[in-house]
Amino acid sequence: MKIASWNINGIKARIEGLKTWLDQTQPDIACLQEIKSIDENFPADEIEALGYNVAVHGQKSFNGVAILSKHKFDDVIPGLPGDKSDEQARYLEAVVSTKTGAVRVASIYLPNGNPVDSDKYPYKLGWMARLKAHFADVLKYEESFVAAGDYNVIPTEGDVHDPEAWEGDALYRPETHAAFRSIVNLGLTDAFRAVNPRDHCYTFWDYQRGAWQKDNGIRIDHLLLSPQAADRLQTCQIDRFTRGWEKPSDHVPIWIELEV
DNA sequence: ATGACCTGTTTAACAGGA
Repeated sequence: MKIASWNINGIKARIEGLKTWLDQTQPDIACLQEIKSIDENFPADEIEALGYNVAVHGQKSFNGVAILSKHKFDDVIPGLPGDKSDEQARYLEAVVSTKTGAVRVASIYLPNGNPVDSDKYPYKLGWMARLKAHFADVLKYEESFVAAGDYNVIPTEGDVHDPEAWEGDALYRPETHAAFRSIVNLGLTDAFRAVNPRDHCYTFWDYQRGAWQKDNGIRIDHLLLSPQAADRLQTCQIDRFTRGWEKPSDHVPIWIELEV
């Protein structure tokens, strides 16, 4: 069972690339972030025509997440619990049933947090605390759970081309690292790290300053796995090739294969 | 040249991104 995550940076700008990628790589489930669209404008018909069920948690102009699944949804839960005043669409969870049981999947767009001296950084840390609390609840189900998305966290110095350039950035600050570690230390597995010890494998390259051409990237898109999902992990790979396409997203897909 | 961004929206400059 193939489960992917991709920050597409705008569904309207990326629909053709998304359809090409779905057709070529055939994920069973694809978690999308930054769709930048309200639910009504999401091109569900075009994606359903490729054999997917579509769940959307959108927002006008910014943020927005979606889950595409070849399996039908048993449950769809929009929004991260813990703060009813939070209107940013950054979390969508769904349960699908397969021959080997239920799989719970989350599509996550964790706040960027820059600039760190604004209210955006405390919002990021607060959001991470809510995410941790929710993961702790979900882990009690003891089911295969895949928390996939753009975490806006560079986990270690091996996940960035130029660590010094990121000192003090919201993606790389000690407080960010501590919050991310405490989430992983609930008992989750960073799928890419579990199967690939190599450093300098990236999922994002800035549009500016020739970052892609110089391989000046960062690894910020992650799939965190419950123990039950980690037991089934067979591979985790990054679809770098989409970054070289016409009109690319600045992120590329990352995906896992779970043993059926 | 040692470098040059992209997306969405109140369609013209901005806000937001990472």
